[in-house]
Amino acid sequence: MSASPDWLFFRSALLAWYRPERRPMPWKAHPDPYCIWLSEIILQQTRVEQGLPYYERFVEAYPTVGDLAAAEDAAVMKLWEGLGYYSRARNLLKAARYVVAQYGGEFPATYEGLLTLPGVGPYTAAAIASFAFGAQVAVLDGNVFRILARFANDATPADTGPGRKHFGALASAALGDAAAPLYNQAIMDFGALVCTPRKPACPSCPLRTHCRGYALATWPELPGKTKKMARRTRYFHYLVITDRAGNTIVQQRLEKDIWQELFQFPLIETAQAGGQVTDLVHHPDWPGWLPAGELRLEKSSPPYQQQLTHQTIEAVFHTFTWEQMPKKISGYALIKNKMFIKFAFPRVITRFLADKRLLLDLFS
DNA sequence: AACACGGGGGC
DNA sequence: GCCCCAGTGTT
Repeated sequence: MSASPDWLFFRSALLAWYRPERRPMPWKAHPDPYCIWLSEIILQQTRVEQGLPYYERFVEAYPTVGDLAAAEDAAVMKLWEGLGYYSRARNLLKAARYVVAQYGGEFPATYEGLLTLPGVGPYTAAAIASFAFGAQVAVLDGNVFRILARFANDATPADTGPGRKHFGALASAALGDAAAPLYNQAIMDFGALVCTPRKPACPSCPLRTHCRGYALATWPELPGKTKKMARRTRYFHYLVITDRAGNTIVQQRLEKDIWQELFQFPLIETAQAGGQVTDLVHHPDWPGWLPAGELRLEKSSPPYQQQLTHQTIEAVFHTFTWEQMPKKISGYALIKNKMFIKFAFPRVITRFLADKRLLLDLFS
């Protein structure tokens, strides 16, 4: 049985490294719970460089939790467009309204209280509690799992219940009596800049002398994992139907599936790739109100692909003209070209629209 | 416990 | 291609 890792060395060296290397973040300047919370939700499973512009736009549009609580759902979804994991946006709004309704606009100041907010789990509650309220709790995220697993040469999978608990104990031991707000920032910056998932900067690492994963050369296999995910491919046929006046039919995705609350064109999902457009008419997904005989196919796009975590989406866009389009279609919206800016679409659709716009510009 | 949920970047 | 990222909610 080997002695436990030298956690005193760990936190001392980490904090010594952090002082000169710290990354400036807009929300580090003032420990405002609203800004901390907003930034933490945005950064869930998201790189800092990707999330930063969204953070800036949200703070600008909604400077306080009251402003956010009063916002329209669609406006928040639009501001979140392109960032992914859209349940975060829905829960963001829910939580803002909850904070206003239940707590008079003041965020709960404890880990347990924060945990009651939709979209706030163990990581985010610990982050807000320490950053905004100075609570002595250690955060547990992907960086922390990786760093601790390597430093202690511990292959326990972190993606299980017991694994989380195990690393929770290590994280508390590592934190010790260090100042939690500073320490938590330090360990996450360290994971982003030094102890990176691949090609970590071991030669210049200040923890190298006591790192068991480095000494035993086991670090490439750490942290341990159990998860394996199967991917499936889904084939989407989008019907881009436009009338002579330039109205296009769109609908909101409300079913329990990917991209909830985002907008799209009428969709037919097929089990296989390819197939003739004329076959789509006989597909069960074909909208009953849509008279195939009155549509004129202009063109079918090449397949647009989008990778999701567990799915590959292959989307073809079939552009139609429908001269006698009704003024209203129940369950759908008819929107003009310039109104597309108001609706949030999944990436695969905004990419198609960008290409389409380019073509229009070329020919106009 | 296992799975679903986006999108981008690194190699 | 595959992996991972300042994880959470549902089943």
